[in-house]
Amino acid sequence: MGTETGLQKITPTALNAAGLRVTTQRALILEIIRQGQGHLDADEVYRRGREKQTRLSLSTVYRTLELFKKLGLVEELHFDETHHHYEVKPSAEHHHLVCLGCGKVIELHYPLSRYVKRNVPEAKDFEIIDTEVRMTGYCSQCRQSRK
Amino acid sequence: MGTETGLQKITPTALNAAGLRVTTQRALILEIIRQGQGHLDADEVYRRGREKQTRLSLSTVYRTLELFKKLGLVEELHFDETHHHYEVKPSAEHHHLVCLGCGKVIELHYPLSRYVKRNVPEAKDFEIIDTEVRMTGYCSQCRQSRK
DNA sequence: CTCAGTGCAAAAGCTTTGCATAATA
DNA sequence: TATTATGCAAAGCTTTTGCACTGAG
Repeated sequence: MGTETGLQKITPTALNAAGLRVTTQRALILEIIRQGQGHLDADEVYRRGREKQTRLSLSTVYRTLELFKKLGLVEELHFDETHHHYEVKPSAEHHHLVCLGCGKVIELHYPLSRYVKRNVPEAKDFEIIDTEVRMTGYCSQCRQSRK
Repeated sequence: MGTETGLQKITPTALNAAGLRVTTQRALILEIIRQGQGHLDADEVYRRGREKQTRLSLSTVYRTLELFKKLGLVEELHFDETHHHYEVKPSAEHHHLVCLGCGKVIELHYPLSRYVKRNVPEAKDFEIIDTEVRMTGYCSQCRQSRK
């Protein structure tokens, strides 16, 4: 139908390139995430999808998000999650480097929030209570064994 | 008993100060988190607790972690969580300021990983793949209404 | 002795999976 | 037409809650 022409436009060529099928649901989900400004969880994507004309199930939302993640089309953010890890509260601000190779966690002792507050314009009039930085990558050992 | 004397030692005065009861379970859980180097989830705390001589249930672990969080004794970390939020993958590195007052999320466009790599000794020989910074606090509007 | 804290079991999320059906290429 | 993708329903995990009992103060 004429009202549907927008869908093809937002269809990711990434899907075609990967030999995957471009379905109405996938196009819809990607569009919703784009419009969502980065702050939608799976259920919210599902609910917004249901408001459109399209047939959609929650499992498709989960499967599609998983797919998009693998394709590098979307990114996961961690805000107020359940399923946490805990540590005794440190006196000084510190952060973590997580090695994707061996799982090792390296602690950084560095007052990043102060630096951000000084240098990032958007943070200037924000009263920072807590800062959490998590960087993933490969430690020196794993970099070598990856050649 | 003589073998238990360690427990009182690690008992938080914060509990007494807050008028809360110091139980064997609370002391045990705090000790486990201390020894856990910050990378235990609730179930792991529970399993390690069960290995000791103490009576302990999973619900007590959850309730105690919640309590310790409120008291500021422990901190939650977010590593590989389920229950995510999603956004279309941004081309440039950016991060988030989350307002505790109104929930507003402010995006920061700033190449923090480069700065960290240059300035933080522990990060020097780490190959950083991804950086995620999340700062919580109060935006200028909410700061005012909090007086 | 009192009432906060606990254990147990059941309930309540959120996410994943199996299988038959529908739709893409 | 040959598979891939979907919907539905059921299962799996993690976390929360109700209630009677236990134990700290």
